[in-house]
Amino acid sequence: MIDSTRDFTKGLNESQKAAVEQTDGPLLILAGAGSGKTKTIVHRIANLISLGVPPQKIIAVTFTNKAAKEMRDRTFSLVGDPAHGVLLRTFHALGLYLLRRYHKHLDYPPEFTIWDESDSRGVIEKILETNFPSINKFSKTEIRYFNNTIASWKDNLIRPEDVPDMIDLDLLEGGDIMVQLYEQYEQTKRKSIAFDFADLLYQTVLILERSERLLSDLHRIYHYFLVDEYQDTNKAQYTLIQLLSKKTRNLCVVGDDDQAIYGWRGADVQNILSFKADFPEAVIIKLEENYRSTQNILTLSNNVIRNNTQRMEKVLFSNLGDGELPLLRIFPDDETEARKTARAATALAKTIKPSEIVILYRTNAQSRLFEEALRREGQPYKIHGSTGFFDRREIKDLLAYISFLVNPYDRVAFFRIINTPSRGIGPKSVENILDYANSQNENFNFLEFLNADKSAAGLSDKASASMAEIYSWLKPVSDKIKNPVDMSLFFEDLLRKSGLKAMYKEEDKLMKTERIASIEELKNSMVQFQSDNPSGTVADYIQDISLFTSTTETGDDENSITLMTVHNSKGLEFDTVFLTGLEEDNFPHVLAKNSGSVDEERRLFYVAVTRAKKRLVLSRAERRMVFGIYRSQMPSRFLDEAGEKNYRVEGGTPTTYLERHDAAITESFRNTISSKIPRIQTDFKSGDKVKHPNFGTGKVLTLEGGGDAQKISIYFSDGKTRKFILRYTQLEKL
DNA sequence: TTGTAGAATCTTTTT
DNA sequence: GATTCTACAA
Repeated sequence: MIDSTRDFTKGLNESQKAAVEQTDGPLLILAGAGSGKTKTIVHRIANLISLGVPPQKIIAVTFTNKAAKEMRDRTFSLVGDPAHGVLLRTFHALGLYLLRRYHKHLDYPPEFTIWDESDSRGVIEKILETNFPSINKFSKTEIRYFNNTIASWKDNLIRPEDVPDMIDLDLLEGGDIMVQLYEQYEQTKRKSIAFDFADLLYQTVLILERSERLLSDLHRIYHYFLVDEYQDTNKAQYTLIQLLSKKTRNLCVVGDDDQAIYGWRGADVQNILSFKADFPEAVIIKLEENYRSTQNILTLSNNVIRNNTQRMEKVLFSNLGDGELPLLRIFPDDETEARKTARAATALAKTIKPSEIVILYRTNAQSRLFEEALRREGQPYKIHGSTGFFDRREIKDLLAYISFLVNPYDRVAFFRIINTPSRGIGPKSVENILDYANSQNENFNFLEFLNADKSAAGLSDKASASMAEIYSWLKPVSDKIKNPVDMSLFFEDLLRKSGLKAMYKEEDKLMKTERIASIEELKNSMVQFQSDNPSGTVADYIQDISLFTSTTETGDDENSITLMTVHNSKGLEFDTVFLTGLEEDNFPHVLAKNSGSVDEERRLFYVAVTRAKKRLVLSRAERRMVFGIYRSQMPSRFLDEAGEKNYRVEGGTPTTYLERHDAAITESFRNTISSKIPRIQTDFKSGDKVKHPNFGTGKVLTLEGGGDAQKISIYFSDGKTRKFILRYTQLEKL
């Protein structure tokens, strides 16, 4: 029980205090960056509990795991144990929680599987292959597009039967097959007793809309609702929270339209803008004073964000003084950027708390160079959601085995494991099994099929025998995990019997991969899960991890600096922020530019710089490796918008955006001309000595490919090997 | 059906 | 540069 006489409004300003004290009814908090938003939410939860609201009656939602953890930690440090009673989750985790608890409303058993994006894509590819064979093979990009379209329909709560009414299919690429694809995909998923990510919101809303009874049960259980980053809610999230809160109307939402960065996932800023219309009795409180950053940092961020036209006009102000002027460091290439940034961060980590330092980047791919550089410096670091641990082949294989044991209807898992390691069940057999499974109307239990009479499926004797063999060891394991088991023993047993251990040991030896090592990591995570949840089953584990991207850590929390994408940094703050890769096409990203969402990129930049309390170090590289070849990079337009007076420049030659624009046009003109002039020298061969205008002399190592795309690898006198597209490279034979 | 070498393709952001 | 796909030998 927490001290009910304690005043949780102490240390808050007037607006924050008002927000905390406004306990009942709808409340909209418009909170600028750094205005103490999280602090206000956390104090509000504490205040509710101290007024006698049971924590179990409170639901609080965030967007990312990182933000949820931050809020959980801070609530705990304020009120202690009662904090654990609050249902504090990400939106998806809340959906999963409800689906797990009310799975009967979908006729699903509790052991359903959750497919990640690559699982979904695989299923879509398969459906396209079998149902639309006349059309030539779909590319990866097309399959991703189909998957995204389906996901975004679900985010907008558009069911397959709604599509013809709500979507103009004539205008939609692939519109002629989309409806059928969507239906089939949903059917396959249901047969597999699986959900995809979008389902965690979509299906939850569907069961709540379908069952009055369920909804009123939930209304009895939950009375208070808080939503962080409300500007980033999509239709499904919005509806979910409306449904849950409509009885008590005790809904508090917090947000900032300038920090809307999930438009690409269906988020609709309109949700926050129309809160007053949804709840006419709503109280609105604005938090405008920034307690985080110095004035110099705010000036820079205000300068950039005001270039967006569609926004509620506001200017943040600070009382923390001017502080240091932000710094822009210009490096010759991405590798140098990583090396020098790592060095600076390491030096700084000796004078301030390492946990107060963050290196931010636009894309996950950029993390690799920083990781390598920090390792060389011996500086411990933490990465959130880097290029996925859970995407590695060995991890996916093992998790597929576990998923299949938990849910023998999961065809994605089944087809992944059936011939891994090789067991003589090739593509032909797989095709036959799939056809046979599809010909059965019932949900098809693949585990039992392994042992069944397979004569009707037209399989070879060899394949049949192989499948029976799998059954003989897999079935006992599957029976065992119905009850709680020792995770470590279970894991080792599975690893050995499946043959994965032998297979990966061999591969590690031959290609010096480290698959066994990462498998070891997975085992650790299972053991950790068991010690955190002593009554947890294998099924619980597999559902739980499906929502988490991995965190890599090379030291303890205290001594590690942090690396993450700008998206992940929202809601957090750091003493020093290194914001890297500020180049056109990287930030703003080229694909965002193409789809006309530069405004969202600008908000993203705004989010990034407003994470900084005292020190902001911007950087860009003049050259960056893209697709294996160097590309010269133009400075980000955001650097111009920030105003040259507002930061110091180190290295490189600063020019204005217009000058660079002209230069770029001249250059592209020159390229056009030069590509029309037949090249005199294209006949390089391995061993030739050559001269490159930027890198000096070198020796040709290899040539690969042919025609216009022919690439050339050259070993230069500085000891580095570089690869170029021959056609675009000014090489002189010596 | 398996293994592999060379070619083609690929990357935005999160759950 | 890294991963995935394709063609072909065994």
